[in-house]
Amino acid sequence: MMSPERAGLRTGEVAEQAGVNIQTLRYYERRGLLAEPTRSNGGHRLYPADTVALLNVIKTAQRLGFTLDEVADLLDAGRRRHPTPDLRQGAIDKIAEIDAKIADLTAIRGALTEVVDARCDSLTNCTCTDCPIPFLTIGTAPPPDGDTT
Amino acid sequence: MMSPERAGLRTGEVAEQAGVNIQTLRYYERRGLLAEPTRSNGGHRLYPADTVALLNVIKTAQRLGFTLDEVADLLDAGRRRHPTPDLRQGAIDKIAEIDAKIADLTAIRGALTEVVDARCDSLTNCTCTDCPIPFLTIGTAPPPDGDTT
DNA sequence: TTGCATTCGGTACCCAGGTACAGGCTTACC
DNA sequence: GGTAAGCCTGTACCTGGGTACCGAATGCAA
Repeated sequence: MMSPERAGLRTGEVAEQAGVNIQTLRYYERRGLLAEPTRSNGGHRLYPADTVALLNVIKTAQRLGFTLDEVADLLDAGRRRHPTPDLRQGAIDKIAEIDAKIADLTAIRGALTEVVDARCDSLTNCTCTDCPIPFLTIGTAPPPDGDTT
Repeated sequence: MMSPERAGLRTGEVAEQAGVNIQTLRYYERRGLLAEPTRSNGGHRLYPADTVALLNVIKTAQRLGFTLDEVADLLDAGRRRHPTPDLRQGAIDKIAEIDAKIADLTAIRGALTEVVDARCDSLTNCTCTDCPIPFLTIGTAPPPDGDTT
């Protein structure tokens, strides 16, 4: 179906393997998330093989609530051999942010577990004596973009 | 500032305390995330005091990558005293989803830690022998809405 | 009871993240 | 060389999640 020595994957191949729309590849290229790939003589894009993995990273980070700009930052941070102080600080900030997300997810998870076990009257108005009412305690850390404009 | 015996909080009070726009409250009401509050004789909304906490829950869940529809589901699940089998299964599914998110966040966190420690050459193309290259392993679980249309 | 701040409903608009379509060129295979 | 499938650029459109603005009505304090 395809000769393995070809210079790269075609748009359609990458899109199918990564489960994204072809248009999305071009969109990510415009947004700077994907580097401009090489081209065939006729102008068709030829992607390196690891593009599919990269797309999975992007999609996963998105599902976790990072914006495309943030994903670009994450990837950028990851691409330097020895991060500049700026990038280093950025990474440290991201770690704190991620820790907060994990804590909140854990709280929600606990609440749902209570639901499954049917131990709570209600997640939002619980009368159990031993219930931490986790839903009401999550999000106590201010959001990273904590503006009140 | 306000008499404590009043029947509820006004739109502006809730919005300010929760750090959201007034329009957002009405939007959430339309979306079914907030129940229709009682009204004053003149038709102004009067919210119960726990609305602010509920809004914090909603905002937090959103930051974690849940859509408003999903948040509505989560809240719905949490409001039943004894969940129906359907809701129960929904909660179980959500828990699995949350576990996947936590795993992915943990992987990203590990990658960022490597960056901060400057132990890796690159997150996406690392030559360290002991590097798990976490960025390339996240997202291995299919997304919850795993469609390929 | 006057008057300013708030809220009302309704509609229009905004941004992020995609997705679709048109019309023309490339690729690949017979 | 013909031809179908695939890809090109460009532009227009869509969905989710809000925001802004309008003129009218309400709340509330002096």
